[in-house]
Amino acid sequence: MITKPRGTADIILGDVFKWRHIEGIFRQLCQEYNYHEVRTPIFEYTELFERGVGDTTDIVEKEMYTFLDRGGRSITLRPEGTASVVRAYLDNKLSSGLQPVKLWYYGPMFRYDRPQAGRFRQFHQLGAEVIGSEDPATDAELIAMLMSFYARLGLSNLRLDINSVGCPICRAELKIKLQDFFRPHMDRLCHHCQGRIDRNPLRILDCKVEACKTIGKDAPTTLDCLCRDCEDHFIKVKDHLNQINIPYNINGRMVRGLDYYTKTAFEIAAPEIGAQSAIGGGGRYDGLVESIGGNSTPGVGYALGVERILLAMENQKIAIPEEPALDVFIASADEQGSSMAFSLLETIRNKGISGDKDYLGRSLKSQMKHAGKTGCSLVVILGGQELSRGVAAVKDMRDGRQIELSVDKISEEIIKILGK
RNA sequence: GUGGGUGUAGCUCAGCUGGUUAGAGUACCAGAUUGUGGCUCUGGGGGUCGUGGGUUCAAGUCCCAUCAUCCACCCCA
Repeated sequence: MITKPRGTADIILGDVFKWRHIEGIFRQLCQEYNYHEVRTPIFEYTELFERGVGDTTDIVEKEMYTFLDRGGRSITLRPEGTASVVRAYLDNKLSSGLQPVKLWYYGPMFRYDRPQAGRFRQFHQLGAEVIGSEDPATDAELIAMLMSFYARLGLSNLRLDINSVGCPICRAELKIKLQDFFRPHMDRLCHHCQGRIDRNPLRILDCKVEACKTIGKDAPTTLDCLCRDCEDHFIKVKDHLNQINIPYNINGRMVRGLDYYTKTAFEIAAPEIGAQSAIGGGGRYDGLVESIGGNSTPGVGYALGVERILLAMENQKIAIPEEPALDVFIASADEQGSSMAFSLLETIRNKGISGDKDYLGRSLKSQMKHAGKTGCSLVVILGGQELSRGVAAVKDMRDGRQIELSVDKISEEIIKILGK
């Protein structure tokens, strides 16, 4: 038996409809907020992610699916969406169109991680980006859009954390302050954080190890070192959120794992789905466009994980609409009836009615049984007795009543009964 | 990459301290006076007990390895 690769999933039958439900609501939302869809390749040159995501991040250091193609080029299956969208923005010269550029995307992402609850090697993200504006209102608009997406899905009890991680200038200052703060406690930090002191002291702030948490309780946070510009931006983001009554939680310790974030960072968690509780997150990335070769251009965006949203919806017992049942099943008792059923199906299907028949030569009884299981509204029975009189029996499976209709007019009559 | 739990029919699981042809429920298929679903009853197909070694007269059951899966660390969606 060949099985699916580790950390991947087949989405089958009824599950597909759940996915489509989520995708559909997101599409509608994007239209209302005036975001336009982009579809970028699933693989890119490795360099894009090294430069975009940051080569000291876990994603680039140990989680990428990277290989050499037959031409010897280093290719990587995308681990996230933003770098690709920004690359497409530059590649297609979208900077010379209407500004700002508001885009959304949907698709599979790949990270070589150990799977666990809510974490997969191939997972799916929906995301939105605004490129070309530094207005704090765009940050707030994206957060508002994200929150209204969850609300439309029926999710509740979510926690929105926001923070400002500053710009390279404030970050340099914070880095020094943190190093000064933690160095005296060096020996009591976990071994991971001991290494972080030099490379990325910000990460110590959200270390989950108790000792590090205790030591870091009074450490300076990103919010203590914001420059005037960043401080001002953060205040305005909060003002905009207040203006439209979006509750948030300020978390100066939230440090996101992608290097490109500047100023605003945010994350939405559904605590009950397990350790991997983030169901959406994002932030501003004013340096990203430049770092992958464009002119200095501000940007902000978010991504959300479809698998985790489904987990949260299951956890909160939110009913997801089911796939519409079949309209009509055509049962028959002999060759002639079966053959008529085949052509009658073509007629009704082309009038917008869904229909099916037996293809296994089953008895009428088992065809009825099968029809019952499809949940169809009507069964048309084409039997020898009826056909010899030019009629067909039509049974309404919802109330069990059965009538006879003339074969010539049957498709029109079915439409009437179904009210379509 | 590290740690722990679990691997028996399509699915959910039994299988006591190792002992004859491995079970149940559910799903699927068929039948219950030869043309009618849902309920009930009867029957049927379907498992090299994850895989490979080992211990033993004998292994689904014990030991080792390996793979997969789940959960957690880490990180993130």
